[in-house]
Amino acid sequence: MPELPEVEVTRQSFAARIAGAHITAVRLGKPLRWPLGCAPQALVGQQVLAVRRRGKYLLLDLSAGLLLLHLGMSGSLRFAPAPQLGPAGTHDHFELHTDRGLLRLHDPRRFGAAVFTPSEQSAQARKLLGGLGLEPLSDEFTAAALQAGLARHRAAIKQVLLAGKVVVGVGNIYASEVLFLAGIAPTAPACSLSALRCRRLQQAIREVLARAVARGGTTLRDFSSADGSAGHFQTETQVYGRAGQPCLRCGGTIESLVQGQRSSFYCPRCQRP
DNA sequence: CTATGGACCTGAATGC
DNA sequence: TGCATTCAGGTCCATA
Repeated sequence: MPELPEVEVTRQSFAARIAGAHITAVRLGKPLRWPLGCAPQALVGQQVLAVRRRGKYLLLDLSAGLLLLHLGMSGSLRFAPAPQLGPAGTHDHFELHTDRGLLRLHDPRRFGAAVFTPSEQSAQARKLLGGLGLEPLSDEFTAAALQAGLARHRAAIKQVLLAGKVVVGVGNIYASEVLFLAGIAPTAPACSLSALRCRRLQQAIREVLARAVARGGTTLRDFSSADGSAGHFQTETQVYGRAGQPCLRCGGTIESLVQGQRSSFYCPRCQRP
């Protein structure tokens, strides 16, 4: 579900409201991807100082460490006064009760995670965050930096984008969208892209992700931000999920293929290998 | 080092 | 109606 825009929209929807809150209780449901890494009780009494984002991870700075949250494929967060959210449901697997409200992770498939680590420099934090690529909305994400990163990879550009080692946050929906906008076929070897095409791709990534954030993310099934509102970018997707339908640019037919067991959507006429 | 396929898990949609 | 199969927004891990 959540790619960078959805995670960022989620972050923005509760960061200011939870900042300064004191943790009063922690409730765990069924196991998530990794164990919490500490006794739930160890979080009680700590203060939530800030909420940051790195790639698709949310980083909650606590007074005595860092709480990493990941939404996996099907996760979403809510933050509201506990009475407003009601009792925990079958798929609510992590709850952070605070004196400002309840932060609840809803994740049916349980590919998500909530992991506490004493610091960002811990072995675990570095294992999860250390290999991540550039932040696409940061100043460091330039065409030259993208080109340098892509030069190391002979695999298809779509799969290199998804891997997140060069640039983070581009998931399966936005990868197809971004490549369409840049006019690049998903199968093109990453290292084969010219400087000009890298520039177009860098701009496309920036534009699409920023626009998706501004639209509140993409809600295909059930994504909503921490205040419960859905996204609207799905009305602006050009190729994702549109196999067999006409290309909105040239009128040709959108096609799909499978790369690394993920579906890619593209226009063969508008996108060149 | 990079590239690839499998693994994790549940629910909805599709097919016979 | 019932049951099996396929697919879904992520990414770590073992293996080549």
